[in-house]
Amino acid sequence: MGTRTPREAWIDAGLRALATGGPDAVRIESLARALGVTKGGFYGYFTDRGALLVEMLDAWEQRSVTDVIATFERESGSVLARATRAADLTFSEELLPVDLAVRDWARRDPAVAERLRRVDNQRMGLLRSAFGSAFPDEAELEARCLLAFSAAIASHLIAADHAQHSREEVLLRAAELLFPPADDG
Amino acid sequence: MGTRTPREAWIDAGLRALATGGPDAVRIESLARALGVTKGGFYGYFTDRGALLVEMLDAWEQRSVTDVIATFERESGSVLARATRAADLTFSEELLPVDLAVRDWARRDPAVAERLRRVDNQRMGLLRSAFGSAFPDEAELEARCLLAFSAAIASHLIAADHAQHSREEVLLRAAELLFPPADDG
Amino acid sequence: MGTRTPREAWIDAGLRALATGGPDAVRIESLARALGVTKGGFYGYFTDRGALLVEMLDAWEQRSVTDVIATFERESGSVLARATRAADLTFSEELLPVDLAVRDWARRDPAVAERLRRVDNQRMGLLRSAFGSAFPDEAELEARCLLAFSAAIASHLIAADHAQHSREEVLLRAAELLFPPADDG
Amino acid sequence: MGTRTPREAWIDAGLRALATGGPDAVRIESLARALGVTKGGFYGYFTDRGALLVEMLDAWEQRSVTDVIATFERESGSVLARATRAADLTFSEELLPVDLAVRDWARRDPAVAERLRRVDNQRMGLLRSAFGSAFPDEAELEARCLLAFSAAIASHLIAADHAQHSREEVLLRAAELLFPPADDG
DNA sequence: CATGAATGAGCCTTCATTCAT
DNA sequence: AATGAATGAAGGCTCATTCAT
Repeated sequence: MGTRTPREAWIDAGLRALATGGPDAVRIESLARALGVTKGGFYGYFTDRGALLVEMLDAWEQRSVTDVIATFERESGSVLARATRAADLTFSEELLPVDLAVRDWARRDPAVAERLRRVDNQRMGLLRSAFGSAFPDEAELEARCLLAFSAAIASHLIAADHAQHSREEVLLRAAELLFPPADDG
Repeated sequence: MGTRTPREAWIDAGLRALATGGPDAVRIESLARALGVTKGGFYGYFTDRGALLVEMLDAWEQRSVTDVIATFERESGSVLARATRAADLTFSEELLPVDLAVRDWARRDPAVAERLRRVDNQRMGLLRSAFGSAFPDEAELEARCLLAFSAAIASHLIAADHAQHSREEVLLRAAELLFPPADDG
Repeated sequence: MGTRTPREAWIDAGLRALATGGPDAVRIESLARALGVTKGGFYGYFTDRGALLVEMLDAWEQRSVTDVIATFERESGSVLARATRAADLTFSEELLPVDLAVRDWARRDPAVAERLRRVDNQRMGLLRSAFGSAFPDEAELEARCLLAFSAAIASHLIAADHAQHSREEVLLRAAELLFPPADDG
Repeated sequence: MGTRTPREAWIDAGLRALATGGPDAVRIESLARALGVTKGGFYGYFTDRGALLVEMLDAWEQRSVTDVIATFERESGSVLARATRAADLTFSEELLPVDLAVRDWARRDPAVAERLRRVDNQRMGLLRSAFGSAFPDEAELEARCLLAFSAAIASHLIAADHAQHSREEVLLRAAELLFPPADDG
């Protein structure tokens, strides 16, 4: 996984570097080293470092949207269950660090911001459809979805300790607050 | 504010560069240009680029914790009102972009992560004390505070649109969900 | 004309590049692009970039001397008329830029200079035979021929304006000075 | 001569490289080697390789026009004698190879062509004023000057032999044809 | 043969760092 | 202390060349 065509190998290596060190860490030379080839070969596949960055973002957007949506639609079960599986994919160990890196990158590159907007709109759409039935008040639904999305992201960016609880416990409790289990107390 | 001693001028310029472009953008040469001096002079104040980064983080931690806490304690009014003013300071136009940059940086540098932990713990402490009286259940309080903190940060990192509502409206509604105003006037 | 054998296609493409950008512009990669093939194929025909340059010069010398002389001898009419047609060929839109490029190249490569010497001697020979009958004084003939040859070349290298006259007019007048038309009709 | 400020040293080294190998031979690294410094230092003086080329052309234009004109006007003697000294300067061992290189360069770079036009116009002006009195017919004067200028340049680009005569002899004879000594037949 | 892929050398450029003044 | 100058390492890109298929 990760080395089908050499072209994709460069892209995957680039995404790994992006996840680890941000866009500045996407250096042709170090990717080449990681792939066990020489940097010159890169230019057989991409015209430019910039072209690689663009294709990395293309791949990221594809995986983050198209693939995730496809998962959502292919899966069976309740909307909630399917959205959960889509979220698991989105925040998988592989995609999550890229996601965080792209968010930071988007703060300084409008083209990246535009892609992120497309991706985030899809994700919010998924959230809305997952929980829509439970909250007829549109504004309330939107607020709960944004809070959920925020927690999903920021929990990887906030370093605070929670004394007697683990982060997972706190997040679980937060989920219950946002989307209380349907039935009875 | 911004240019007291030349030493602080370098640090401030460094924080501005960090806010705008991340740690890789903290380049001695461009800071010197921004300060209107030659880069050689830098080494009269710092042994090293690394030393500047450390001192930038020192300054950031100082401003983000000590100054904010001092504000909190100096101010008068309800705990909530004082915490709000502290939060306004924390997420001021000046400190916020540095905050976001540091969060991203912390993902790849353990020393930065450790500082962030100290800062975030202080902030969570402020949140807890602001809303503690309203939520006797400790776990619930923690969950609400984490959600609030997450929203404060992630709202700057999420690019989704909200159709008929503005982001501010959605955030306001979220705040009401998390910390409902006391039901009487 | 231009793409008989692939071998000649490379040579022709090389000469075009030489004419346009000098010897440094004769790059295997760009010739391959121009020919719509991959650069690897080049080495099926030539051992080396140097070998191509040599063969380009061979072709140029052939076309500039043998072909021109053949034209001169094949044509009918007065010596002058035949020499004029030979000159037209030499300074055709196709051969002229190569000629100028070779002259510059010859300044820094003795092997090229030697070829140029052979070519220029043939041309001066043609000039001498064209105008020899009109100027019995050998030294004077030589001077007139050199001036004519110089003008033919340098007029493409001199950028001066001529106020009320066009370059063509000035050259025509120069030709009359060098080789005055027989004084009768 | 050639090493006043380091800035001028780079320019002079660049002009030497241009004269010897054309614009492509103006390589920062080899100039640095020739100057006994490292290439990195170059960027303290010029923003760019392109900036060096521009300044080289500035210097060449200055030396070829301003300096030559100044010589012409400062000198005493007949117009012809002064023009001769200006020409000697123009075609000095130092300036001539640069002149030839610039001519070739001008064929492929419009900005260079424009500079050459300015320079050549000045030179033709000098020639006209040197010989103007002898040839009242303007068109004839122009033709003779162009022939003279052409010979001055092309004699360095034409490789033909002249059998019993040397190139210098032929050129001398050519000069007499173009500008016959005033006195007796 | 021709292609796809890769190599390695060379060049331009940036930048942290040093040092004499 | 601050400047001007230089260094050296690194990274982006081009290109001649090789080689397996």
